[in-house]
Amino acid sequence: MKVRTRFAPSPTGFMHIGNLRTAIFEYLVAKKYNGDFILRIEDTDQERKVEGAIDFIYKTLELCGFKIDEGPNNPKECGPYIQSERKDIYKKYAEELVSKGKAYYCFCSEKELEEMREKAALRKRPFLYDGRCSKLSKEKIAENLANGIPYVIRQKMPKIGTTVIEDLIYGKIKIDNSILDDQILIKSDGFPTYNFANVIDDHLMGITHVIRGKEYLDQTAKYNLLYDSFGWEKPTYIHVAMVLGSDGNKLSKRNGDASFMDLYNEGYLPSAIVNYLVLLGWSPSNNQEVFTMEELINNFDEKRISKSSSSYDVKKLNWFNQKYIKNLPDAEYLKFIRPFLTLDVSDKSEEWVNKLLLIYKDHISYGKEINEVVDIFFKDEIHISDELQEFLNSDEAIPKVISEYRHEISKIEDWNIENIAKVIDIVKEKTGVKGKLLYMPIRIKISGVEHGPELPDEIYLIGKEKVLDRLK
RNA sequence: AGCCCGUUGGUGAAGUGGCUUAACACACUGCGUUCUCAGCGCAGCAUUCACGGGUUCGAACCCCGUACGGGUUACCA
Repeated sequence: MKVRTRFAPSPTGFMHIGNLRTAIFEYLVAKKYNGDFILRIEDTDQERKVEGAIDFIYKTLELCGFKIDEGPNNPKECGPYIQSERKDIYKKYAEELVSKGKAYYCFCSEKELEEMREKAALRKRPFLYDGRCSKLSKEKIAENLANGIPYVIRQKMPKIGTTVIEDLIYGKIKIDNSILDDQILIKSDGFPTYNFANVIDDHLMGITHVIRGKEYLDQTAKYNLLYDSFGWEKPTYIHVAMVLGSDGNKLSKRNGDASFMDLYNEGYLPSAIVNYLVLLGWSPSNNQEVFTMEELINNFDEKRISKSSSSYDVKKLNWFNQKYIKNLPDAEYLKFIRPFLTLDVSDKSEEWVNKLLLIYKDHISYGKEINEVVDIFFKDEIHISDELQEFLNSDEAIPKVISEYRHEISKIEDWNIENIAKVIDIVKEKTGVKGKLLYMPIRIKISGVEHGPELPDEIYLIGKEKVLDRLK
């Protein structure tokens, strides 16, 4: 049987990295077995639907390099792939369960439910629907239906016995049937609940491996009962532990840049994000850490997914991202980094800008960092602190170095890095000064700070005129 | 409150009863290289695997209990 996995997000507008990581696992399992990766949109909650969210999902998957074999944009025979367009299908299967005695109509009002809930709270018990509507006579049901009383369809749970969940990661888990709620399958607006639509679609779409967050683990007992009622074969379940924020708490928007798009907009490469995320809750049997997509597909082993949750740590992401940026060919790097440079370069040549960006290629952790690191080239006036001024006065050789250097720089006709680099050697020879005493005074005079890129690069970028002016 | 799952250094983690006086990577610290930063190289960083008990000649690995953390108990997904 062909392996098929699916990514089934709800279009609520925000994909955090936990969701993305699940998608990565789903994609890798599919591709590892030469199977299909399916995109299904779970928009059964009409109220939470966010306009344009689907486009974000597409954009994210595309950027990450995941090819969708079947989905709303490239439907095959299992379509439609948007749940709101499959309303009739769910209804049909729910009715089938009703006729089999595995589900029933429920006409309970919001108010009745509220009372039951209060009672349960009073006894400090979890709320369970008491099943009163399952005892309604055929005539009563027909009458209610005829009168247009709103209804839902509920799944009828066994009251005794246990249901065993089988999960590839967590093994066998026994759940007592007595704690299972007669969950709603079809809501009063005619839409299915998530749990029901999921089971129906996973079966109809031939999904062989259901990979999802661990928060759904308990629900699986209800799923199994549904599969049994229909007489369908169950998929392999792979529940994956959560990704926590760096503080050990649940990921949230307030917690920082936890969404893929945020990271992308900060200047993290999708390939680096994917590489980082795949190692959150999964590890290969060897020590490899940097993977191409192809290597991931070949090396991924779903059995090695971790049981315990892991914390998102931006420092390691930075490390990956720096590595990936470094490995970019120059042309690609420039294409990537250019949009992040928001400082005004209208008076600079393209060649100058490219040189500037290239100097920092090996130094940068994420795109937006370029502005911070490069700003010394955009200051019109430099200010030398008292402390550095003190250093400049600390040795009598320093003024000599500076004036000699200035003199040699002024003689350069062809302003390029090679020629600039020669100057320092000339000065070294002429003055007999070397090392820190030679370089640092020049660096401080021309930039005002002790740190920066290599001196010839820096001088080249600042420009002859300015350099001469600052060395006065 | 019931039920389910988890717990190896600041972080990701390897480890499935003797090879573990716990690998590797990030971070951190120190040293070296360099005019500086970064990089690179080297070294250091858990006497111990939440805690307590048990099984065993032997336990991070098996069993029981406790603590802590998380999830779940919706006409949300």
